[in-house]
Amino acid sequence: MSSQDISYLLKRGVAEIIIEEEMAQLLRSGKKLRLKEGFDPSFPDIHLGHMVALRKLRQFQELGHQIVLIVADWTAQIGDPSGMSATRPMLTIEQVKANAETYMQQFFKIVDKEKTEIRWQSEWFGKFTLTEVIQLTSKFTVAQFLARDDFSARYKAERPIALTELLYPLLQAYDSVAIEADVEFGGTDQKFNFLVGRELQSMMGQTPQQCFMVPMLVGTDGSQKMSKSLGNYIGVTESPDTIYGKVMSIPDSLLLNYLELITDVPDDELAGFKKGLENNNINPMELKKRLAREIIAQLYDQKAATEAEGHFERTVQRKEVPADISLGTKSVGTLQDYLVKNHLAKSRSEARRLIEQGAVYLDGKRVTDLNFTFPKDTIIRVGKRRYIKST
RNA sequence: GGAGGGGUGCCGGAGUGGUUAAUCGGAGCAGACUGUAAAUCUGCCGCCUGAAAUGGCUACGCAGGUUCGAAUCCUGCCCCCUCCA
Repeated sequence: MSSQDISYLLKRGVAEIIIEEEMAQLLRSGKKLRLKEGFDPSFPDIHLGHMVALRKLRQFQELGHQIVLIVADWTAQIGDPSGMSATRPMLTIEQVKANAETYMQQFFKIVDKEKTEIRWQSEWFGKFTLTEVIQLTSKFTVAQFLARDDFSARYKAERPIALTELLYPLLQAYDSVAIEADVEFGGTDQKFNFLVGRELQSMMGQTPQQCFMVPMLVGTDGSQKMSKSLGNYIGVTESPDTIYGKVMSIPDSLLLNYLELITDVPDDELAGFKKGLENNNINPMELKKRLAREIIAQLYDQKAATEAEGHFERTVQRKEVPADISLGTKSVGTLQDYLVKNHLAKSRSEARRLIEQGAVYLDGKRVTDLNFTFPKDTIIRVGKRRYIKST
């Protein structure tokens, strides 16, 4: 492949590659590479943050390389140290299988299933003996593991580090040995685990894998990394309308970053956008719409993207009443009670608040009377976009 | 084994006898504004009652107790964490 293609593959949307020069050589060599990607079945939901690495995998796949997807059913029981949560509940085999199923459905929205090899950790760890576990652990020292920034930070802060957490990188590293990985893919938060993989491989007589790390995508809140537990994520299986809306709600400052990491908009075009935004020649809203379309087109298709855009323009921008309003109960009782009964408010207090704050419209007219009564076929709007029709 | 720290509302985190439904930040919701469900500003943000001032109930790990009155003091219990060994 051309050096230009290699450069794109190794630069666009990439945080760090260890070792970049070797990686480039491997690509030039024409060898079919084994690309490792692991996933923890405790969290089977894929969001745009995961998409960054998955899109890279896809690009490699299109060049003929072999993806090996590892279902980390053993490490799932340990809990990845990268997060705030320490221990996770053990999953039953059924749960793991169900989660793996859900995960793969999403995974193969981006990656080609036909060209993917799926392996379960239990294939190798299932027959591990204590002796082997001890042999594995004996290859590393506590100091080595304490070097990991997450561990050292917690250690310094006198926060707990579960013993099993130290095992996590080890098991993940052994996966690389088991499948003889040439490259491992993931976010920068995986760096330590990847490096342990390299070390272990070389100790066991294999060529150390290359570590391919993509940046962490910032979540819709604009500050923290996208994660399900923080609630700032956009899931790949969410409806086009929802994805569109959520994309439109990201801060403008994230625009270019998203375009770079999860779309194929060419680099030179991105440079143009950057300039345009700086000197106000580009309306961020328009660009964000483009971003939303690009994302939906990847996850669904062009048509879905256009439709979602139409939906957004009608309901949000022009505040039109949607065509398919769900029907509420009969128009009996006061407005306050009606909102509660139809789940537009969680409690009477909340219903009162909404009405008093002017969030409730009947047939387009704001109503602030709690005890207002109204006939059937009245369209009730609460907040910006929740509608119901009385019967 | 020893010493110490801690369990507060969705989350983080104040508060050590009343004026505390509980400072503050985040999240969430609403309003205004807007070129967007961006940003910004404002308000709300346990539940019930009332048009409203108000009133009532529930709440600060669990169970009791002291007190006119406790998230705050005492007793017991449960759970978590750190350090030393």
